[in-house]
Amino acid sequence: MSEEDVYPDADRAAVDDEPAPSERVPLSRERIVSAALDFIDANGLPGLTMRRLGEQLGVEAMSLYRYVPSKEDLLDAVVESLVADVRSDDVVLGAPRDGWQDFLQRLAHGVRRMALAHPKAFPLVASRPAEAPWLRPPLRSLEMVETFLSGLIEEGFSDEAAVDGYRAYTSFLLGHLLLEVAVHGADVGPLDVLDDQTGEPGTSHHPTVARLRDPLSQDRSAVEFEEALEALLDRMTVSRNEHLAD
Amino acid sequence: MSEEDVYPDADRAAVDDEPAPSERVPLSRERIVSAALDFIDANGLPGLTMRRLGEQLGVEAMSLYRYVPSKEDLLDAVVESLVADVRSDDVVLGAPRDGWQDFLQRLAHGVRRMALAHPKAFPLVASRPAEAPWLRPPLRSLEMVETFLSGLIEEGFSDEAAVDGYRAYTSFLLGHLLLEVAVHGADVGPLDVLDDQTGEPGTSHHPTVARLRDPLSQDRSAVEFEEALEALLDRMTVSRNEHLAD
DNA sequence: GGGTACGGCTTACAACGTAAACCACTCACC
DNA sequence: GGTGAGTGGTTTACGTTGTAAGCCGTACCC
Repeated sequence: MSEEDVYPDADRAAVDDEPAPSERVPLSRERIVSAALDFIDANGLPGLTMRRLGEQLGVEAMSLYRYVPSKEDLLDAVVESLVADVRSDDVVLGAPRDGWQDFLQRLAHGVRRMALAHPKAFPLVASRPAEAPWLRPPLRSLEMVETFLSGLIEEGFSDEAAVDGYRAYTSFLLGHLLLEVAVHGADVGPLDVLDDQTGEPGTSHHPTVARLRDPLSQDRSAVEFEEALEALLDRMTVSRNEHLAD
Repeated sequence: MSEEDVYPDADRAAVDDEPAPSERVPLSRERIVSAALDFIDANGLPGLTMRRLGEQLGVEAMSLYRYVPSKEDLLDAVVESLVADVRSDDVVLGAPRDGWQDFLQRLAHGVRRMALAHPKAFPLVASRPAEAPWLRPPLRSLEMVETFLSGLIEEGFSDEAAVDGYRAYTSFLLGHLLLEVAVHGADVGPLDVLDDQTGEPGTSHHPTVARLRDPLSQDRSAVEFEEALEALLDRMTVSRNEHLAD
């Protein structure tokens, strides 16, 4: 009745601490990518190693290479999975488009949610332009940028204004989120450096500087994000209307 | 008359291709840091290796460790030297301060000049918050942030508005420059990937997408930077005045 | 002239990414 | 039921990285 009778290698399995081959979850590209993301979330990007990742999956490092051609490609895949998360976010693309401002606002919020959910992984996204179209002018995977730009042009933007708008929007997201994610993870990460002299984390005697790091700071930065986003969209509206007046 | 007679190890020097020890420029921390920056500018950040850097200096890798405790510290020092460049930029701090907007504008331009002068090294700056106070809320080296914030507060900002302003300014610089630097070096670097399918760099059939990469793009992004900076400062002015009205 | 300090070199090691060869097991097919 | 070819994971090995430890030639002070 015991499982040892069922499987031919029962005698070995009794000694081994590893599960019998038939009952262990088989490896797969998705499982590897998702484990990599988990690992980064937990231990930070520089801690990620093929050997350690294999260990976490109960497998030798080289086994990963049957599903992933290289570590570089694995990281690309991690970024792609984060992008896919945003794309499949109901709040972002679920509702019908109610004008370009609404769309850009929902997209920005979606990306922000993702960034705050994976603060340790987000810098990776930011450093891989090709896989994250809304963060950088991409060399490939252009479809999303095309829809972005076509969308603006359809709604009355000149080509120039659309490109400017894309640039402004993109750099806005990049800057705000990288920064927010940096303060967010500043006290958590085991890899972060502390003050040279005191060894404590950022203890400034300057009262206003301290405010940058206090608990309320998170809400403030959310408000600041909102205001800045609105200001940006307003600015884009103005530049669009200026052109339409000609 | 020949130099071999002057130095005791003349017999060896005649065979060696290396210069006699007395005539070779001695190593120094500054020379190493500056060579590292040159190397990054020329070959990109991932190409930088202690051995290769030593080679470029005509020296073995381990010799560098007499002046630099670790590679990590070396990179910090590179960032610090870039920051120092901005600080000593006449245009940034040379003229007397003519109000906070003037100051922030000059600082932004100084940072931008530096970023465009070292596009391959700038992402390094962006990823090392502690050494670049105007790019991230730092954990240490707080003096610059303190002067920044005190300056705003002296000029009538509330604590909250000053912090918000710092955040907005900081993320503005980070986002715009990271992006600008990314497109700037996109076609130059030997490490950059090209299109998966075609193997050519970013050939979109979409006319507007192409505009993101054409030669005029550089000027456009300059004026976009200018406009966005102005908009940001305007926004800060408004929020300051709103508070003063209370 | 003989310590003593400096400055660079040599050697050595652990950890990394990954190529190549090597099992062990499953399953279609004769 | 034996046998071939996959399939999926392991073992071993290599080159490269950052860096600890120790060695050795030169310069200078007593």
